[in-house]
Amino acid sequence: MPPTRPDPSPEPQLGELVMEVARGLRRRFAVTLEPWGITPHEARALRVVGHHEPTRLGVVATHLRIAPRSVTDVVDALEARGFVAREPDPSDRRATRVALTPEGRRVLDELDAARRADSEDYFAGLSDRDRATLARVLGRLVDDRRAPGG
Amino acid sequence: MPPTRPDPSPEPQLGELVMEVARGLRRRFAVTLEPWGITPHEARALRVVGHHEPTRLGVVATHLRIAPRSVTDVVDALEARGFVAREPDPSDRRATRVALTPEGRRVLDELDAARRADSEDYFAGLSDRDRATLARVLGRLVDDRRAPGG
DNA sequence: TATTGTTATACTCTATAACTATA
DNA sequence: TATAGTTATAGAGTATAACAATA
Repeated sequence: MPPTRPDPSPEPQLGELVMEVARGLRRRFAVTLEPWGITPHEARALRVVGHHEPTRLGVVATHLRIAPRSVTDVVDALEARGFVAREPDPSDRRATRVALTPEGRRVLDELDAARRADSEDYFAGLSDRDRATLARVLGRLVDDRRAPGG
Repeated sequence: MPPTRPDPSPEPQLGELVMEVARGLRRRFAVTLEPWGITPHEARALRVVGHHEPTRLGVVATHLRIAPRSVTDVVDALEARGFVAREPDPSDRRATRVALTPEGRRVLDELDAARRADSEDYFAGLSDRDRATLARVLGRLVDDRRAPGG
């Protein structure tokens, strides 16, 4: 019997490959995150908050590209863990800002290091040149989606 | 207001980029699939069945890299739509095989064409060379995960 | 005893719609 | 009227554990 490679199609498409690699990364990162009791989604939200604090929830939604409703949930989870705190926006009483707590900052730093190590391990088999190409090409795709035709 | 690019980190990592691109692809593919009333996950399972039929459910699980429990669900969904059919495996009465129905074959062909067009559109901005590199590098990562160290 | 697939259950990630409080 | 965020609800995609039938 052949070694059952993942093979949804005889000639795999770029899109499939990207999604397959993403699944592998997500699985791996979820395991890495277990000691912190945090999910990849939550870790990503924590990172967004950390790099933009203090930030309105709507801005977090934009950076995460998720619905406002989903931001409520993930910020609830982070706040329950004591990693972030909501505070009223002084300039608009409808708005809410989030900022890291000291604990959140500490955890974010640990998480960044763990993620970095994880990523380096995952992509260890690639040459520097391949990695650079990958970063350039993927970065361009992300930007294209953000500003299509611009 | 600034153009709010997605920016979970000041120096985005390869892993993040891959996952971000995968999210964009998934969103787009989900929209493309709407006329067929099928999800990306189901379409992928249909494709696996189509390229390996008749196949045991366990083999489908391996190709899809999901738990046996999850195969039951997705095959249930495809069977309810009349795209696949379960049949007993003559050589092992514990096992179940799945195969496409004629309708499933027809839909799979349409889906393959739609996916192809979608993918080509999504990656249209890249040079042939960048696409080739992407395919090579990602394909290698997929294989590495399958046979780590081998 | 080990394997195939199912039932039961639950978690993660995401969305739409209706609502509240402000602006 | 429009915006910021919430409550309510739902669906997609995945997992573990216990089990039944068979090997």
